[in-house]
Amino acid sequence: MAAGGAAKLRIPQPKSRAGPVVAVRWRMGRFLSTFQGRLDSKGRVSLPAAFRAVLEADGHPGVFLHPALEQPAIEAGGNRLLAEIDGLIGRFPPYSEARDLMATALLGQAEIAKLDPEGRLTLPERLKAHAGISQSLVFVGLGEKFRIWAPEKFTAHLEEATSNLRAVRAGLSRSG
Amino acid sequence: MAAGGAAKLRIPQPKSRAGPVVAVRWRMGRFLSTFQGRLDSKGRVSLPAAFRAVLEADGHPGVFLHPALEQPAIEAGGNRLLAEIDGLIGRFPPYSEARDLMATALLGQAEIAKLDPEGRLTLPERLKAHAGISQSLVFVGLGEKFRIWAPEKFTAHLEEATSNLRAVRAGLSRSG
DNA sequence: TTGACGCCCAAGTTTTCCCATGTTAGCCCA
DNA sequence: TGGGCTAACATGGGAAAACTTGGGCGTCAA
Repeated sequence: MAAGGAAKLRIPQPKSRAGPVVAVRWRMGRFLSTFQGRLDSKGRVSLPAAFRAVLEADGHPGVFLHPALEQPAIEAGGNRLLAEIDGLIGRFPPYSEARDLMATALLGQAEIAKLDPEGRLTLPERLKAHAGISQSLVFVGLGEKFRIWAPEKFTAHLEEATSNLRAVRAGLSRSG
Repeated sequence: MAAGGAAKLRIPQPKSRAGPVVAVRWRMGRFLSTFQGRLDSKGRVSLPAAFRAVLEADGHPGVFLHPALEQPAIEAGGNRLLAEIDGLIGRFPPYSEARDLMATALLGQAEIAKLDPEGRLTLPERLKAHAGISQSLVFVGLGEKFRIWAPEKFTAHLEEATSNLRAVRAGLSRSG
């Protein structure tokens, strides 16, 4: 369900930096776990309280949303996600076509959804269409960001993710 | 039954003032031994005091939980377990598909259970289902983390593990 | 005028907190 | 060394707080 047939951009890898940064990150709130939600008659969904708390700590007004690059899902987050996107785009040479493509895909298609006083948000039609969401949906925490899926699509994706994890684990135990 | 309500598989806990001594000798607290527990009418279980102490030393607010990959059990722990998972995800570059898959499988399936003032926690339905837990359960220490099992499943698993271990040792004595 | 949007209110539930009580293990002392 | 005595634990419920949800209104703009 992931990499469609479309040609994939080769993403420049960041300089190796693993340890310390990671340790710091764990101190911050992360999006994790999955929650189900439903659009009400006005098209609103309440963002799970746990996610709301992470966003508030992050200090971003509203929720930053953009279509996931390779999945029929919406990616969402706050300042941390934005920073990561900036970093990703910044790794491509200025004025390169690849950079334009990335920026167009990630920023050009983005939206910012406001939360109402009860913590609900309304998903833009375009993004709902991209994710194939009609009434029910699931919020899936991925650490610095989260995704919004149509339940059926997520089920399939989760299977892929799980078998991928099994493969990685197997690889790890062989190599130590 | 009360304090000892968790009884059959019970193993003596550290004698009262032995706490600090234990910590010193083992350097870091580890989840050890097996305890039995029961969900009360509200679905709560009290985390064995010994495990609670390890979590507190670890400084994690609440208990990090996720389904065990290869077994019908719940894996649980604190910051140390989180760091391990973070390391696994951190091997992949941000915004790579591999990383998203890992995060989906590891973080998307995880939960954080808060402890109430009495040291009890409530297991999410999803995880109870994965482990086949209905009323009673066992906590099994594994050092840096612990597992939560349905008693019958654990018994079966233990038997299998034991015979596998015998096989391994037999192999060792033949070859070395 | 109609529709989209944001804010306010009013429930219905679920979670968390607080307190009381029954046990158990370790300690102190005759 | 046998009994209390006390500090910890484990539990059971009830009460309070936090979340979700479903609508009602007023405002702004096409």
